[in-house]
Amino acid sequence: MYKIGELAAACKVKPDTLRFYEKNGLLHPANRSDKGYRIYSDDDAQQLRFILRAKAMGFSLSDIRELLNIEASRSDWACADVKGMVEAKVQELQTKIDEMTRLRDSLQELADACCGGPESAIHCSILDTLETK
Amino acid sequence: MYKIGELAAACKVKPDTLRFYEKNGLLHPANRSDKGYRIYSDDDAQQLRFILRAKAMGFSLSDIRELLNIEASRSDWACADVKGMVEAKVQELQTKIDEMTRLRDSLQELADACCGGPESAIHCSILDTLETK
DNA sequence: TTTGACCTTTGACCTAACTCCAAGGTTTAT
DNA sequence: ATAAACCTTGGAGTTAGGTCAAAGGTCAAA
Repeated sequence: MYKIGELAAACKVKPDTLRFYEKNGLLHPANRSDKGYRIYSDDDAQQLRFILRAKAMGFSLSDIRELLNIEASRSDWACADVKGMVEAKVQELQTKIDEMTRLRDSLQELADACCGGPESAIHCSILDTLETK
Repeated sequence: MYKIGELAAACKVKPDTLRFYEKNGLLHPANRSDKGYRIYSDDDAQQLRFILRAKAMGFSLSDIRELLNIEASRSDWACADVKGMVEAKVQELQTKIDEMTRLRDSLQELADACCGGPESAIHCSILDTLETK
């Protein structure tokens, strides 16, 4: 059984983060002390680690809420449901990667066309391009 | 000379966006009508297009403020200054791309290891991994 | 002349995921 | 016994880039 500061320290997050997760339906302490302190169980600790691992994998907190629902009653779901979520996230990431790659390439092209010397920027091709493409 | 709605429509943004740019020091109308209406000049229109182009290239508004400063007195800057900004942005994008690529690969690995069938998720390898990696 | 489309300002709201503060109660160590 | 370190709640603030609403003034057409 842990108080909020103990669990937070053990998982390297702040107490406020745990309160935030609670308010957002991700992690409710098993109970409260008679004076109202949050008391977390080992299961809670495990659930927090689940949350942090999923976050590190790129899931949003609302994705994680969904994963926790599934996790809470695994037998109600098919493997395909879970795999679908993961693949959707892969696709989402891929879309962002593609977009940023396009931007990167455009900028690199811009940079490559620029002399980059100590000369005044009066004839800078980068500025010219942005001004009148 | 354009009123705010005219310039906004011409550039496919909302009047509020122009007011926002003004508040943030990116685009000040050349003057005001006697009743206080914003009046934009052709130069202003060109500057707005510069802003929108730079934005489309992935520059933040504060990057753009800097670019506009340079643009306003090109002779005070060297080509190297401008090229440096662009290359820093390329590097910034590259870092994000790398990070997202790592996430994508981890998730893909997770998905690949999952049967993805209609079976119950009781033994789902994805959930198992998130639970106890 | 009156209706509707435009303009003004101020200030609130949005997403995401926290983070911090204030004012107060509790626990622990010395 | 008392001070430090913890806990509680509610609510505000953060970043980025807008977006919207309210209350009012202006302008053009029918």
